[in-house]
Amino acid sequence: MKVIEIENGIILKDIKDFEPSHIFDCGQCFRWMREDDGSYTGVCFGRVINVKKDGEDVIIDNTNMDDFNNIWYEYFDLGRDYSTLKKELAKRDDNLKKATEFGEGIRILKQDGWEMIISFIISSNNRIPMIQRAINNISEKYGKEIGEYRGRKYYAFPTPNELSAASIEELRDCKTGFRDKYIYETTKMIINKDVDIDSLYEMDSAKCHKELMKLKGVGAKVADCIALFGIRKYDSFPVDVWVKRVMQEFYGAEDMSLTKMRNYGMDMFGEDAGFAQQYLFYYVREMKIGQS
DNA sequence: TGTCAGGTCCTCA
DNA sequence: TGAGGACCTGAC
Repeated sequence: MKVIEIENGIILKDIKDFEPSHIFDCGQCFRWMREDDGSYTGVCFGRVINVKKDGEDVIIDNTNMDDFNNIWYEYFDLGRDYSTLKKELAKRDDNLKKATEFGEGIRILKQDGWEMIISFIISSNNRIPMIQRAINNISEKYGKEIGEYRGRKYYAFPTPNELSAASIEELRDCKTGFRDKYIYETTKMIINKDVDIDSLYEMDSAKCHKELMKLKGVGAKVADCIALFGIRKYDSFPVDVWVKRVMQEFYGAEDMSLTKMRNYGMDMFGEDAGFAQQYLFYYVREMKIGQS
């Protein structure tokens, strides 16, 4: 891969294993929107960028080489060899072979831990468009204005301090529903360092999971999503209804509790459980496999 | 009108 | 420990 700086952007030449629609629609992020031209515009780390696939290249617009080196290289996990990873997963069984072929351009983004905590609390018993709307509302109301891009204003996700200005009622007004009090309590807990986000990165996955579950509105599944997408715990195996369907449909897992299903998945896929989960999740959800 | 969605919390055995 | 019900919201 070669990186070339252009006016207000960069080009990643001949990049492998990078497909915007796979990356942004595989359920790991909520602030990337598809544009009419097929590109995606997203907000992260206080910046707005636009990502577009152009043949074998990827164009990142509204950025520069400094930000690429300091932010986007890590964010898009460009240091990881996904080809080898997929090959290894495909060897395991036929389902993973199909799933890795289907979602061949998936990458697990290295997102902000705090933002993931609030985002996935909102995700519980919710639908993706509603989750996106609630997060946008919160950002618009409590986050800093970043600026305009293609005629639209964008706002950064608020810091814990910024979000702590919101009352439970105001959070409800952002269409967070019954999760309003969870967000309120969790924000307080983070500010008080009842759970210290920075230290989560140093913990092993089991400890990290346990710490995250201390937060209000964070159960086993949400903790796994935060750990996988925000804290780089790649052996996490989030079990939601879709994954449960996969495990039953593909692996003959009987109808077991989510806790058992989680252990089952972690035992089966080990340190790559998080990647296996993403490929399988994207595959079954797009194909609507196991949906009655 | 009722059901349901990328779960969690609370209560009760 | 684990099962069962309630829960914002809005789309079908």
